[in-house]
Amino acid sequence: MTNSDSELPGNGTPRKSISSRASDAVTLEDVARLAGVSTITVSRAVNHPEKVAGKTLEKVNRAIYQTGYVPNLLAGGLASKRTRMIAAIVPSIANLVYAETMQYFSKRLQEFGYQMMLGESGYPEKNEQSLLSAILSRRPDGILLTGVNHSPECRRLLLSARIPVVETWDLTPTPLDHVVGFSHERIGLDVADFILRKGFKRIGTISASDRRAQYRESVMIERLQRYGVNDVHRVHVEVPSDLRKGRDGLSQLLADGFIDGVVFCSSDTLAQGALTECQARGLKVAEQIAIIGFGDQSFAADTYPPLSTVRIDRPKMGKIAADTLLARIDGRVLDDHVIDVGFEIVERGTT
Amino acid sequence: MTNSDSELPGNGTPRKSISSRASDAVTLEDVARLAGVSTITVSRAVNHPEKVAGKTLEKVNRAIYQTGYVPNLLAGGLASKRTRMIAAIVPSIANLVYAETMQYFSKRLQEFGYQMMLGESGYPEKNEQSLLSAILSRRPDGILLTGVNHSPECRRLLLSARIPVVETWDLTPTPLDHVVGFSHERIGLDVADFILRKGFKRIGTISASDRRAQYRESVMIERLQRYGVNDVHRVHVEVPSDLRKGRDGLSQLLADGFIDGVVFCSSDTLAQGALTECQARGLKVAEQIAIIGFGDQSFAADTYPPLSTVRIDRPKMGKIAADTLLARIDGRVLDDHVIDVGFEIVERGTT
DNA sequence: AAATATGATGTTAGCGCTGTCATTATAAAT
DNA sequence: ATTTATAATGACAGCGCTAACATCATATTT
Repeated sequence: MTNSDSELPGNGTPRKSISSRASDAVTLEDVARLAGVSTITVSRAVNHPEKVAGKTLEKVNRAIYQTGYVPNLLAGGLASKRTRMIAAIVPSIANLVYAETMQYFSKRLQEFGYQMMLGESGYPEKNEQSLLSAILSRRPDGILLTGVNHSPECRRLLLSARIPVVETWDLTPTPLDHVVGFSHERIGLDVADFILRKGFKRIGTISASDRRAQYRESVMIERLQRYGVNDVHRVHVEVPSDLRKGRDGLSQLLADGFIDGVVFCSSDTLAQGALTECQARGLKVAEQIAIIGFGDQSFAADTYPPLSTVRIDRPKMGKIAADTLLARIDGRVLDDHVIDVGFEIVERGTT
Repeated sequence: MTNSDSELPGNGTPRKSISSRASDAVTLEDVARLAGVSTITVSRAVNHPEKVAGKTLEKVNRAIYQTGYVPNLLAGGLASKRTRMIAAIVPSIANLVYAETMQYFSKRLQEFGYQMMLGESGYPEKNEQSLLSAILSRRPDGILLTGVNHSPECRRLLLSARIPVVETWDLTPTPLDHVVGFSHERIGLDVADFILRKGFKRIGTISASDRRAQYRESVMIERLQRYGVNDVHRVHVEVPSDLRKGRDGLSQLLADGFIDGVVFCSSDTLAQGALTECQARGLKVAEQIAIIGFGDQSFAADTYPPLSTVRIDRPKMGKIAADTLLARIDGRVLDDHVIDVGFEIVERGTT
């Protein structure tokens, strides 16, 4: 379709072949020889510079610079049993709510010299086990999981890996190790109360086929019914959620005779879709169709009208998850194995 | 805010301490002893099962299962100089266009037994070098980069790592090794032509402070001016882009006296924001304000009205990038170092 | 049956680093 | 000046695995 002769300047020079595949890579020994010290001194200069005399450090650093030495953390990790790597498994890396959490998680880890290794389990956690064992073979110093439900095989793997584990995006009194999340049950309850308080008599839901989403939905509906609200219309859509599914979801609700009520969507994306469908049909949002999302993603405050939703503090969750893992790796014992980051119902223009 | 006594059931049992940190981990030797074979036979059974006799394989697999053996790829990688890990660096993991590309990239890698290690460079590639050296310390078998502009230090690091490199999201006649992307210049040109063809006389832009976005914008404007279209209003916003910035961008354009023209946004997200602002102000999209986005993200076809945009085939880019790397690792020589995945202007309802 | 090819398994060395303990240089205390 | 404490450096073994080559068992050929 295009040619590339007049592009932004690339700055490489074409290369022939990858010949000797790192076999001639610079090692600690090369640096040591050049600096006139032993290998262990170079190792210290790199990892514990405070244990090396100023002048020596300088010599070593000069040698490192001259040789272009890049440490081999495979060897280091093998010898020290610490890889400075932490793994994370999320259902989908192309889902912003997880990606954002990971961004904060990873940022925090990097501050402490750790690298994140990210894996994607897929939604019904299809191959969580094989992914997990691929990851554990790399000997991460800790691991973050999404959700609290894991197959027996996964639990066995995790336990015998003997590394700190943090489960997220959920809460349980019996975490594998630590859990940093929030209560989906509480959200279902609180959203129901919110709806009751606002006086809605007719309820719709658009929920993705995600275990936690369905749990929030069913808790909410149960409570609503306990208070006599029985006019409930439910629509389920497949993950991954997108605008289209939100629009179609609302269309289905409408086709089902739903109107003059509130729709609780399992994500802000679905909610935005529902909102879009209302616009396309000229329905009056809030008056004829009220909408509640979930997540409080960055766009939620800026839709037209702005979206009422359930705020989850993703930066906080990511940061605490990282800190928990880091603390455990450090050998610190945390008395609290269950950390609830809470949530908040944010009422804006769509209700 | 909540308590957690009646949550979804977690399925772990509380654990005390991580005592012996993997020092008692099962090794090849344990498995070998139990199976009554040598360690190398176990190694083969795991990595090249076709080289082991059926009965032996069975014995070994039983021993692996009984011991719960999880290979140590640090040791394996150190010995074999192949880590079966490929690194990728993107500007932002919380930007869907990159996240999606990575999803396809990673999926493809996993099919071949490779794991992806993801790093985030930030937008002005702040710490690309330190990130890069942290990554290279882990000895990935290959690496994917976003963009074709790298500091001299980064180039040096990359070159001396002697691993296959794929640059993406851009094109250059002189890649470091391989480049799989598309031409931002061509896009600027084609969008300009599209605008000319549609007969717009007044042009607005909302562009993020991203090198490639700005390049597309300036190429487009230059061409437009060459054809006598000089009524150009430009708005720049900071990354990361979001709905708000798109809305504010359009507001600024309007305050600048812009109306009855077309706005080229550097991402679909900004475009969606501009669209939202039009709705909020009751402006007629396409008639009073036409909008063109960039990326053709999943929501673009489903906004109201659906968004005209520039489609980038992210799945294709991710997959080809993975295949290129895999081929190079395999020692295959690819004659084409520059792969253009092209783009397509998709006209929908906003123009 | 002897010679040869092929398949299956084993032995050895070493990948590049760090933990541990030993040694030496330097400072502080007597 | 001698002892004692402390800081700086080094020697060596070994982390868990695989490449390379060697050996042994079985199948195939003549």
